[in-house]
Amino acid sequence: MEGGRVYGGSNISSILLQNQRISSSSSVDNNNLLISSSSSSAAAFPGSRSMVNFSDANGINFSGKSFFRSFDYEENGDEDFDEYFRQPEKKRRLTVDQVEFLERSFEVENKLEPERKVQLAKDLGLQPRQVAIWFQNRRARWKTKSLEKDYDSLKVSYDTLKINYESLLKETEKLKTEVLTLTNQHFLNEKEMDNSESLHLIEQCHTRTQNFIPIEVFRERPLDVVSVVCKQESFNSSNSDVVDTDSPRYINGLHSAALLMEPANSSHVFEVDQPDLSQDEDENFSKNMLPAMYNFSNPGEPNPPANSCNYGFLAEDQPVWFWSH
DNA sequence: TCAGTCAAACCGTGCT
DNA sequence: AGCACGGTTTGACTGA
Repeated sequence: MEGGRVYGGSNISSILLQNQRISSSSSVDNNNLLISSSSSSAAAFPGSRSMVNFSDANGINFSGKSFFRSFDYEENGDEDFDEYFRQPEKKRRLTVDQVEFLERSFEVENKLEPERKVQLAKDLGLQPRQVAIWFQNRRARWKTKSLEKDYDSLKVSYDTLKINYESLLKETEKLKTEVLTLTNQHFLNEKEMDNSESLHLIEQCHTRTQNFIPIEVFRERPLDVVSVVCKQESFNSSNSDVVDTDSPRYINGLHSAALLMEPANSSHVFEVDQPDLSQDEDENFSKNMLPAMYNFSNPGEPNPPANSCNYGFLAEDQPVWFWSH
């Protein structure tokens, strides 16, 4: 029905019928028109300002209360009373008692069989269609509330899972850091054990450096030298295990000494800007591996012996030597 | 029967 | 107290 809808239709006849009942309700006998005398509902709505209440009247004047919520019989005379029922039908709410009764019935069974509908309508003094519509609306609104409940429940579950996930993420990071620290410690221990061997190798290197040319360009970025050294290692060996401490060229945690002694005509020495190794990879490598091996200023880490790391020619004051032609 | 919608009834709030 | 206003509830209807 469009705007300005008048609530009539099939219902208007019921209202008119009820009006007639009101008109003739000066007799107690008419109670049975609205509520079955055998029904418990008559007692269920004592004092209610409803259609049901109408039948609960003491038989004289509907207990002095209006039949409909918006109509006050005491404030309106008989003329207004008649005029009220001549007005186009307005929507009227069910009384609290009627709704309670319907709610209880709905809790028992939210579907409405025809017999039950008729019985309820009889008990409540409503049209069967009104009862059907009430159940229909009730089911729809129950579904809405149920969906809202489900949503809230799922949201709580989601939030809990999210918190757990973030907690696990932090734990993972913490464990990774721990692994890195332990690896560093492992390298330092290995380094101390190899000190004697590396001293011997360095002495050998010095005896071969008579034809070397000092190149100081790497003084600015000693880490790059380390990077070159390590890349050289992976290039020269199919075994790219950088931390292979069993390798004969592994010296003090460095693979460097022998590589740095490589002849200057080697095309591998100046591959700092090699395109096959991105800056990111370089950085990651430096972060993940090199600092662990060479960053001895790391707080909490013991400083290496003075005669250990310098053997790799990485100290700033030490030139890097290459083979010359 | 259900989803969507309308509109009356109701309720809370702020203003005069 | 009375009024206006906005938001919510709820009875009723329509079309699928």
